[in-house]
Amino acid sequence: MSEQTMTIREMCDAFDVTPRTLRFYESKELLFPQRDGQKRLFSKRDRARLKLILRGKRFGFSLEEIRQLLDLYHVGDQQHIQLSRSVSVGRERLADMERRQAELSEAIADLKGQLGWGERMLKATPLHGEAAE
Amino acid sequence: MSEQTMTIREMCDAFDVTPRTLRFYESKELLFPQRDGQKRLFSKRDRARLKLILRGKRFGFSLEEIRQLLDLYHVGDQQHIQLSRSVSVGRERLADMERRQAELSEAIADLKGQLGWGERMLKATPLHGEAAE
DNA sequence: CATAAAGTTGACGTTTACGTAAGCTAAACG
DNA sequence: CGTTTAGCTTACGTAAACGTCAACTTTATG
Repeated sequence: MSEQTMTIREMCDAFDVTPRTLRFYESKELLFPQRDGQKRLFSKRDRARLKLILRGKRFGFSLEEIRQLLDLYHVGDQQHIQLSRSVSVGRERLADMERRQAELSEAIADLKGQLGWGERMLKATPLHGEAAE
Repeated sequence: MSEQTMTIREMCDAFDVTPRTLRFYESKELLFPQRDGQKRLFSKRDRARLKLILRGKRFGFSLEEIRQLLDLYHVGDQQHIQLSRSVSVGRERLADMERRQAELSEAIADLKGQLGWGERMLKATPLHGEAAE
């Protein structure tokens, strides 16, 4: 029944990370690959976790923040997790993300405005790329 | 006519950063405070830039990425900036941010789902905080 | 069986974004 | 005029997140 487990290299290719990264995440208790002798075997669960880790990273969360969130997504992976704590951590992250979303919309609007200005300047000046007054 | 310039401490209080941070940003050419003898004086423009810097940081952009974007917002601050380059850098950042926005919406939806599940589990179990099967 | 391929464990190196401490200067105050 | 107070420069220290390298083991292969 050993199914759907992947070697470290397959993981690296699938997620575009290095072996070092995967071992580092394991050392930080973000992933828990099983062992076949020496070698690591990554399960479907590990892949789900890695996907969340990489997503969290793109949002600028630290690995430690991500680790706490993973406890919410995978309650029971470790025995001693307090669900209520995971939920409250999750609520804080959600609030974070919603704030970010609002700020991001504002920033996007700003940037669009600036770009519009820049593009109009480019069209208006005969010498593309030169500084404008 | 020297108006609206702020000392380093006023800046720190206004933006909740340390003097070290402002000097560091200057050393990286993100800010260009004038000098009154030794002392730095931060203009309205510096404050606008700092605001953008801090915003960019919250989105996880590196200071170098932010510096390039600032060139778009303040074309002409330096003499040698290519507007067309600034615009194209800006377009890339905008694309980044829009991708982030989409992914963020997805992540928020996911997290809400997980939170809903967690909260239902909490209500259903008599012993709050215990792990559920 | 020799060796190449894939994986493993240390352990030290690197970059980013500042923190922190030492020692100097200049204005302001009693 | 001595001394806080605010600011300055220079320089070393630090945490996070890996990169890189050395040395070893295990598995596959001609």
